[in-house]
Amino acid sequence: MSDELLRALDQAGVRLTGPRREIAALIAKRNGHFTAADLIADAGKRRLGVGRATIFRLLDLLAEQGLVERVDLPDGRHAYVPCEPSHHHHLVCVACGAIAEVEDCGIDAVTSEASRRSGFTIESHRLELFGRCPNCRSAN
Amino acid sequence: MSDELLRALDQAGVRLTGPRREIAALIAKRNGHFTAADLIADAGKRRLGVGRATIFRLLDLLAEQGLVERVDLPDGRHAYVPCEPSHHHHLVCVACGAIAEVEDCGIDAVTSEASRRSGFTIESHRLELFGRCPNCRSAN
DNA sequence: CACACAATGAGACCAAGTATCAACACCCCG
DNA sequence: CGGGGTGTTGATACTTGGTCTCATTGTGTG
Repeated sequence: MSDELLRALDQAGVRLTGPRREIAALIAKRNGHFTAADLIADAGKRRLGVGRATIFRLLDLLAEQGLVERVDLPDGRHAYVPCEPSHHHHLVCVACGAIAEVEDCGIDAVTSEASRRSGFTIESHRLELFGRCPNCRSAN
Repeated sequence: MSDELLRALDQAGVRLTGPRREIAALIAKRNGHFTAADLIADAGKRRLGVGRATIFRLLDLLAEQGLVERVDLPDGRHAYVPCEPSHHHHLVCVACGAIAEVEDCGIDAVTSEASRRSGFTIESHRLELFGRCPNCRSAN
């Protein structure tokens, strides 16, 4: 359901125009991560007349609101994942692309240890975990 | 000194040709991270006749040997950092670009916790820490 | 020395993303 | 209702980071 995305955008004071609704629907229809190219292809397939730029613009908006996040796949490609706006990290299934979110689970200990050893002040971090989701593991 | 890079490449059975030595020297001269564009600009500035392709090829080779690693900066750009071939993570100074390496400091606890909660089997992870190095912090 | 093969540089190409711009939609105000 | 300012849109050009191709140039081995 794209309702959540739309509702969140609405609350952020973003206009809910036709193209935006359509793109939100495309995003909602995918579960797991997707690339910008996926969305562009989807939009093209159904002859929605939405332009590349509009898709990137909506992704930017969503990212600003923390509703979507960019992750870098191990192969270097970029993907976007829809997610909750709170701080968290992503677990990406390398087989099917499913995404799980994990909230902070002890990473602070790691950062403070790293900080102690290096003398750096740590301002932010990025953690991505890659593996196999329960489905893909059993199907294997 | 580019000697270490060259020695490591040599041991990996890679030919040490002229262009490779030159590029290794450029890398060694930078401390901290650099982008491919930096190297290309450096090479151009000194009229070394090395082509873009050769630079990317050497970066690939170095990455294969674990002598260099790609990191994704918070602003989405890619950088390369020279590093030890063992497993570790990078601490990047957002002010000056200095790099520190930290060996595993408790991240396993985080991954196994995440695994327990999500049911995923975790195969690999990527952790990048961004902050300020001691120099930049005091200069601030 | 000759040969096979690896490495090179030039440049075409590609994908992801950004910038520009004219046309258009919407909303508020009168 | 009408008009103007602002925000949004799609087309398209452009930029950046990187790959591919290919003819040419090394280079190590026998």
